[in-house]
Amino acid sequence: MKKYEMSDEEKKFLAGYDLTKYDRPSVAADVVVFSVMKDDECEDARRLQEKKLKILLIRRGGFPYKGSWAMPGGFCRKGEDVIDSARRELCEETGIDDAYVKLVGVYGEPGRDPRGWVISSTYMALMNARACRLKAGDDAQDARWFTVELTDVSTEATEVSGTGEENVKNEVEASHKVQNGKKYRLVLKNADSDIKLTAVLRRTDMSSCGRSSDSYYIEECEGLAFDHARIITEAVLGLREDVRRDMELAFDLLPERFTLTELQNVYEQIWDMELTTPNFRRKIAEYVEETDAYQAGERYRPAKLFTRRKDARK
Amino acid sequence: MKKYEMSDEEKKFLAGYDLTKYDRPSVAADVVVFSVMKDDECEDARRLQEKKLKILLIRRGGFPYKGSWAMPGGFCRKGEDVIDSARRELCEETGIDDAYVKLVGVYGEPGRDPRGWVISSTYMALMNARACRLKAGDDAQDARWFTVELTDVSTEATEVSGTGEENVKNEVEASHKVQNGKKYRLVLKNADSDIKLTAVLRRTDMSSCGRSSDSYYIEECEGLAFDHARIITEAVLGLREDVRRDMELAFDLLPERFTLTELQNVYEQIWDMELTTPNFRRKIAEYVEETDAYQAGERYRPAKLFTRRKDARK
DNA sequence: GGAATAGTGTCTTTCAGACATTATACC
DNA sequence: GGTATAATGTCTGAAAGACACTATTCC
Repeated sequence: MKKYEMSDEEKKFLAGYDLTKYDRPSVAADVVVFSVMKDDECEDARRLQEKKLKILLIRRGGFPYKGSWAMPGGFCRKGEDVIDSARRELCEETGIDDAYVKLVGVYGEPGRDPRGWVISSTYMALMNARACRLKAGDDAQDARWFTVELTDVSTEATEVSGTGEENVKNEVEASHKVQNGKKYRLVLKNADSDIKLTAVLRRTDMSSCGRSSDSYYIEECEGLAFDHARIITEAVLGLREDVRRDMELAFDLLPERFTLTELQNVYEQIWDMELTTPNFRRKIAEYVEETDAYQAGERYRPAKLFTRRKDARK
Repeated sequence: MKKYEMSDEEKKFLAGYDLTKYDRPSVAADVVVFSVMKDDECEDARRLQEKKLKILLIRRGGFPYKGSWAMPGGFCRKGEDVIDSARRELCEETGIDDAYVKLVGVYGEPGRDPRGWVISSTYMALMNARACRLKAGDDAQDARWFTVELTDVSTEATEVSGTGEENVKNEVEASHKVQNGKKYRLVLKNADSDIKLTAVLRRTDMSSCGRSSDSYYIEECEGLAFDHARIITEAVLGLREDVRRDMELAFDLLPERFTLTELQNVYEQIWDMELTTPNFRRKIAEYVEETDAYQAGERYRPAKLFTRRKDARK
């Protein structure tokens, strides 16, 4: 940034100025790390294994939320922009320093961290799983990849109770739901260890304190630290939107060369829906270019490898 | 948020824990306030006056950047979420407490504030100009609306200089531009006072420190405080994108009832392009509903007033 | 009737979805 | 030839863009 030139009067003012006399928060940079990879353990010979969308979580070795799982992150250092703190934390955990990194949100709700006033600036990162080398797992460091399932359960029937009165209440709640809001179930699973983390999120009613972009509050939560269930939910929804706007983001989740089937699978994982192959290929054609190479080691017809097209016309 | 339950061991740990022994930044919440309104002074009788997209800026009465123009904002208070700080500042300046508010970005670049380590969490707000009541203008408080012009000048010819050597340099820069980036000119004007603020922004090269969402650095700047030229640029680009994704955002810039011509004008202002009326009306039909009322006080055929349709199917 | 704005009808092109079909590998 | 995957061709309907046209108001 261009240096700002000060008058002597201003220099004098600043010399006597002390920001630190006011209350200040601690600021953390946290990262929702996305990648796409196989569940390595079930390398069965039956069929081509689908790669799954996963996020990286770390088991907390100390208080607070000791034993719970949390996103990688840490406090910002003076002299470092916040996004660079996120990149530093990301690199420390994964060894990757050139991932795509983008802001997800700022989380500063009072009480979100029992240690005190901590504001989290949260980023999402997209990386190629093959390039990632997780930090060795010592005692304080248990980092694992979890599959992500985020499903809309807004319209699911409320559990029907015995009494008529409760039924009426459920109907009122149901109609409220239709008006006000989405409800999501988040399930994160690590296949190696059978660890399963779950949460239920509801979109906050926006009529009270002004409208704002979607934001969710935690109704139930199992095994996730702090408000990370909420943050992960918003990150996954944000990723879906971002990729819809810019298809090219998906390339950051894959190696340099890939088959079109692999690429299609990435979009299917992100959007949690099936795509029809011919339509997908027509759409993606402008973003990719052929190489001379073919995929090796598969059982049936080998697929051509593609790379990202640098000069994609937009 | 649900209360987290602690063990005695954890309570003991937290009692001895002091976040404040680490370096902490000051955190500010700033707001890019958008509205759509006429230039009141040129109420000429020739033709219907177009309303323009404007942002609200405040002339700084003290150091640093005394006399420059800045977004409304202020430091976050303990016990207050960051977006609520933004809403509070917004309400103090405009009297509006129910605007649409959304995060734009987090700005923490070292040196961005000469007073010290200050991280700005910046929001955009959309409001109906008619509901807005600006804080009375005392000495320290000069708040004005500025028209926004943000134009892409990436492909504009570099000024040709005399010597051949400089020409070569210009060509290299030009080819670099094609690869790497957009360049924007931001012009903010207040018609009452003939104040004109200008800046030139260039998208930062993303090949060095990893890819991330668009971010701009200030090449030239006249009259805008801190890094606000950059932030405003990113807010305007963000607004364009957001409205493209969700057409309904435009309603937050208008009163309860409006004509379709007014509504079309809002989109034309935001996107800085002309829309063809029949196509626009076909597209917008699902979001609006007729009222029985007609616009009063215009010179020719009166236009029907519409309201936002609450149950718009998405 | 003229001028200015409000509002509609329709043709064409483009693009997304559905789905049938062919191609190539290994067994 | 059987099977599983890779890759392509084509029909259809919806939506986007272009643009000519009608309607209503004041003068």
